[in-house]
Amino acid sequence: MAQDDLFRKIISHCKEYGFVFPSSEIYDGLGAVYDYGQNGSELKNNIRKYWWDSMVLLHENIVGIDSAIFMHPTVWKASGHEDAFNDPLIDNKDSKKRYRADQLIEDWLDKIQSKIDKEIEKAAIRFGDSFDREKFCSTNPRVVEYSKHYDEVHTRFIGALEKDDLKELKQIIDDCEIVDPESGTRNWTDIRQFNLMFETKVGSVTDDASKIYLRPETAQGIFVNYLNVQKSGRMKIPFGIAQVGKAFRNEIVARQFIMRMREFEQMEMQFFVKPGEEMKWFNYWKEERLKWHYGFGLGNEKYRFHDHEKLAHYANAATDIEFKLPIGFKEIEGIHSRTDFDLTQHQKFSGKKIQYFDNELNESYVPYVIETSIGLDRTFLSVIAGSYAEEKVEKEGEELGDRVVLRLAAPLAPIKLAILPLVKKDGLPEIARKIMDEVKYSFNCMYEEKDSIGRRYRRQDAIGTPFCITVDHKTPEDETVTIRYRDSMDQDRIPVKKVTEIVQDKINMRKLLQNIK
RNA sequence: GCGGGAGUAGCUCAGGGGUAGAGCAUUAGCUUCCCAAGCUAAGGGUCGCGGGUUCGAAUCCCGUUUCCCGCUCCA
Repeated sequence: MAQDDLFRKIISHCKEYGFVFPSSEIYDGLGAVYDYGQNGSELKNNIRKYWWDSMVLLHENIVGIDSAIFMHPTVWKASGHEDAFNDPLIDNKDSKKRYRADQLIEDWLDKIQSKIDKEIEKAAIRFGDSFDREKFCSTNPRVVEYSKHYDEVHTRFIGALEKDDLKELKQIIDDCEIVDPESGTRNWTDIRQFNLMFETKVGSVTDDASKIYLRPETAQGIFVNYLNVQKSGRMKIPFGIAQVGKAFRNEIVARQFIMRMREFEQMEMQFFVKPGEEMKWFNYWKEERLKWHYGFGLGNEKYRFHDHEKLAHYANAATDIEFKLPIGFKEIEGIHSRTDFDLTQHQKFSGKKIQYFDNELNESYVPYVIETSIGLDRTFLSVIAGSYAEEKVEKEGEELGDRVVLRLAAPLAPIKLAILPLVKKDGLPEIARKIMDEVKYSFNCMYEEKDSIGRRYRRQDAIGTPFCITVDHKTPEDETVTIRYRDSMDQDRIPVKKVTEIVQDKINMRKLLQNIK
């Protein structure tokens, strides 16, 4: 089967079995926004818990917080998002390529500058020791012309950027006759401003001062609470702060199902370390996080690191953990060494001293930060895609048909146990109901009596239910039921009294957490 | 945002100017079977949305929206 088809099938499966629906679907949907259904929200909760427990439960020096989506506007000035997330973009109609308008102009300016440099270089060689650079620049007609042109454009460019004057930027591109390096044409669209942060207003009387953003990442909620947590929790470096929450980005192109959504959930942990020790911890968390992913049991060969060559303005090392989806390897998690960039910035913009007094060194410093930042929705997709299997059902060498099964780790399954009377008579439903009423206090169960037993098993396979118990004619005699395992389709006979205990043991999150170590 | 393709029942799709279709799924009943596809019946769609052409539009035209592919973007 073509891999694209497989991906499509997985998306259909998500909708058909109540995992993921397009947002506001009855109104034709809303681009790049999705809702989690009855099974999807359970699975998502379980993945979230696996992450949270692996961080907060298993590490004495990591604590969790839950910061607000709204933050003081200055946070985004300090973090650099207001600048970095605000790009003037322009398209070339012939090459269909998109560029940042400011970069096109900068490139053009660089080109002029290098022409000037070349003239100077040539003259320097020609005149040797007697070369008077200043005099040459002010008299050579070619250099004078270039310089004048450069200064003119540069001044206009700076002015346009300051005033966010998109029309002037476009005019500069026209005036300088800047061409697309790809197509070589000047067939440009107008410049449009893309702000990747969503804006809204606070308060009933709105003016410019009340404009705030929906956070584009959860990390800043941790940084601005660094002092609060460190002091109130008496945290000693190295220590971490974990958080799970929604973040929002007004993506220009949002595609590939829940891989890139405009509203998404991040699970982030910022780990504060002594300056100079960041690479040690960077490598530690790289390995630690990979092991966490392995814990899903989807196949270790489906994961790989992708080290960043081009680093962000704040980072001195960065890698992604990628997962092999049917559409190729895709980034699920980023591990970044963020240096002291964020805390230093907040120190500067807030005027508050954000430092740690180290008793061993007897001095204070701004801690360095290792960030592990994972997309919950992407992880969800990796789990669904990695668990999805279409297979032939055989019994004693005889082919009985096909089934679709989600091979989810038992602790993650939306429904842990299905309780099925073999037939709808002879008092079997009543017994099954009684078991249901007892077991439902311990974990998610589902009772079903409609259709043949085989068909009910298949329905449970499709949503990843790891266990089914069937009440049959032997049950009234000896208080036993059969338990049927999703993956092997094998069955055992167990006492009704032991159902809770047996299932409880297998669905404990501990089963996953212990895999990490 | 650009280019290409697509949108008909919960799912997969047929129908290309003249009464809205199939298979599977769903619901109810029968059957009582330990691995889907036995029987009977029922429900469900103003054919993505809006406008136009036409006596008549799911079908032709225009716009729009959503999804898919490619480009682009992704600190």
